[in-house]
Amino acid sequence: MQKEHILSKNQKIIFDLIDKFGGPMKAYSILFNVQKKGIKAPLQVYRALDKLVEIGKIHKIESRNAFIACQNSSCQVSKATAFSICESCENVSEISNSKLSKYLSNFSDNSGMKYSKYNLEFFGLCKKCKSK
Amino acid sequence: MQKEHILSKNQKIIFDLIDKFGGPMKAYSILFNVQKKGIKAPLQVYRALDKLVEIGKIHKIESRNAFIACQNSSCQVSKATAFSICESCENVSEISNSKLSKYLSNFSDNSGMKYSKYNLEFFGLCKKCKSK
DNA sequence: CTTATAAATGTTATATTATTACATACTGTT
DNA sequence: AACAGTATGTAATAATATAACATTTATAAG
Repeated sequence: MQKEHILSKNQKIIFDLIDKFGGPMKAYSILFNVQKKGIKAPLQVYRALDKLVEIGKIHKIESRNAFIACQNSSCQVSKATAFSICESCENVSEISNSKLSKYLSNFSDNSGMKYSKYNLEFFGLCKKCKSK
Repeated sequence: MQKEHILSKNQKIIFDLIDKFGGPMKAYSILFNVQKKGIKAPLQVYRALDKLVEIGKIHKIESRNAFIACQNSSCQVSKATAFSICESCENVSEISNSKLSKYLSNFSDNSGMKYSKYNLEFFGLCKKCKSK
């Protein structure tokens, strides 16, 4: 059972754009694309992005400074994320692998750290780029 | 057996600083700290950082835009990295766990991607911050 | 319904992080 | 000595992100 977050005006505009685009988008590219909808300033974009990340509707691809819509409908909070990134075509997709997420969510070591969140990025070549 | 990389002048100045500091350092903080040694421009810092990352002497903490000296002497290339990050005190340390690294290095799924590299960041509270 | 509070918005300016472009110098071969 | 590869120096600028402040809208409590 997942809590429905009602998005505000700006949040909805920005989420819809990212979701429709389907891949990772950069903040200023988002800004450019929503200027016709009245969102004029970077901060308006970043505020919406922050909120959308917080509620798990999008994720930040840290190594690319880009944002992608969550591809995993059950993911209400961004506390366990894994992505595969093609270093040739920059295609990104979210990995939904229950064994992997279980393994990482349960990971602990003798450092005394209490882990509550992780983000994993795999890099390589996608199917298409491999065969070129 | 690990290949010895002979560092150039700027690379050595910057590596020594990061290594001595012991924690993650940001590029412009590095710049500030090496200006007395004659390194005046951001690009000089970024070039050295790029090279040091490439040869595995330092790693980039993507979620923090910061650089930390490799704490794992056997790590000549940054192709399999894992870090624990305290969200309260921002302490970062490199995780050296052979089961974890084996698990992730061997990870594959049915996406057709050939993975050659990964970076994992765990977030939570360190021992000290937990008990506050 | 009205008061209080939290969340979201709008706007300007600015801080922080990173790269482009071009010229020069050093290092190790053949 | 000539060449190739790597590193350096310098100036300008691009790209990413936040601070500060004023205002408005939504939500909940009395």
